[in-house]
Amino acid sequence: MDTSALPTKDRLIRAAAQLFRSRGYHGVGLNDLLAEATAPKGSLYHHFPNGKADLALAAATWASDEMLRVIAASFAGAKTFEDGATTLCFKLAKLFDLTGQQDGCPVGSTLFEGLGNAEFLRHAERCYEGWIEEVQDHANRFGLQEADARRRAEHVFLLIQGGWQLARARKSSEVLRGLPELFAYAPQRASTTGKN
Amino acid sequence: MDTSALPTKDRLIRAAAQLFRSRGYHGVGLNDLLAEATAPKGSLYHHFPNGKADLALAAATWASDEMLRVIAASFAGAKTFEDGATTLCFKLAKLFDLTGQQDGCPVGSTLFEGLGNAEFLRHAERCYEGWIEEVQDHANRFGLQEADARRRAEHVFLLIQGGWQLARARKSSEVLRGLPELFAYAPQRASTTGKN
DNA sequence: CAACCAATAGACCAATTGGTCTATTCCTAT
DNA sequence: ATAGGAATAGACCAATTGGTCTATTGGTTG
Repeated sequence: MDTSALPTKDRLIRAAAQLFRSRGYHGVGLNDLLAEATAPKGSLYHHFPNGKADLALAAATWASDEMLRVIAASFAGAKTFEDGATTLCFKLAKLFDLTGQQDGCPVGSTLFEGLGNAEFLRHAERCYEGWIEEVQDHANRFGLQEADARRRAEHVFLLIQGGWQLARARKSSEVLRGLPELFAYAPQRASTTGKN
Repeated sequence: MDTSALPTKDRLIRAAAQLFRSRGYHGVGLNDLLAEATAPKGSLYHHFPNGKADLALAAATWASDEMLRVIAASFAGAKTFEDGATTLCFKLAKLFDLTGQQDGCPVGSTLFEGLGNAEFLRHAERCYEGWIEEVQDHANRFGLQEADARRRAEHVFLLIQGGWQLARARKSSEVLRGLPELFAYAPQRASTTGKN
């Protein structure tokens, strides 16, 4: 993606999202960051008065919104919930390969290091909750009961998070592509168990 | 855990494991580390000639071995594979609560940041593979077919990794305690699918 | 054109980073 | 007792960290 035409603020956000994802919040210095975004330090502190921390929050938000779009696109043409979830896994596998097979979860890598920064943690939770809800909405759309939709959505989230982590260690997207096998047969259980 | 009686090298390893887990490799300075371990800099470079990187590898190894022990303990008194896996989830939930509900995966937090350091990544994969194999061995012990045991073990690994991440964002071990519901009904599938 | 403010630009700073190096202390084997 | 290496101790270092500050540019209003 060529970002050179974007306004400075967006270049900063994207460079931050990319770098944080691959090296973690503390692993990225402002020098690297500004070089990558081809922006001077003055611009950073103009657009983000609180500096690195503000930028990290913005980067996580942007990356999280991207993820929401990927989820929506995956379920857009789906015939069933499993269908959409499967597409999602494959899309993410492709994304994993395209980004060098080394990056972590954009939200986790960026926000899970600000030791004492409670704001970071709260924001991470919001992002994750947003992803789960997006999946859950599609589950609802396919007729799943409220509670069941929630459970299925969370299940998919957990597998993808875990899968991404293992994929990273293995430098291979294979795990991600194998996820559908794991939730495809998952039970419509608890409240509906009685009927099966 | 009072570590003050341990030899310096072990104090360093444990302090490193603890700090890296909560703040990530780059989030921990040698000053914090040495203060936490109450050791002077000279000792660090005596025991770990390559400094921080060596220490991180040692810390990850130590933490990984601890995890192997937790897995073994969980399956030790188990009647079935699900039984053991369930105990494991609950043990980890308790561990999560005891460690302040904020720490990440000891291996991932420590090793997934050394950008160019291929050694880190390789070591992370070895650790993860070790965990999966340990679970797989118990699955075998309960009579599961080789391929199926492998799949079940990996499934448990993925759920725990994802669950831990979500638990961290939510500052709650609830997710971890709910994991057994998700793999309890998992299919003995693939090679056996034809018969169903 | 002038006034004004958003944005860019980068010099500069104190604090911290990971790491090196020289002393000194401690323990053990002879 | 003493020689010698393991271990401890911390002063010291260059490089980098995140952040501040002043100066300048650019564009949009009046």
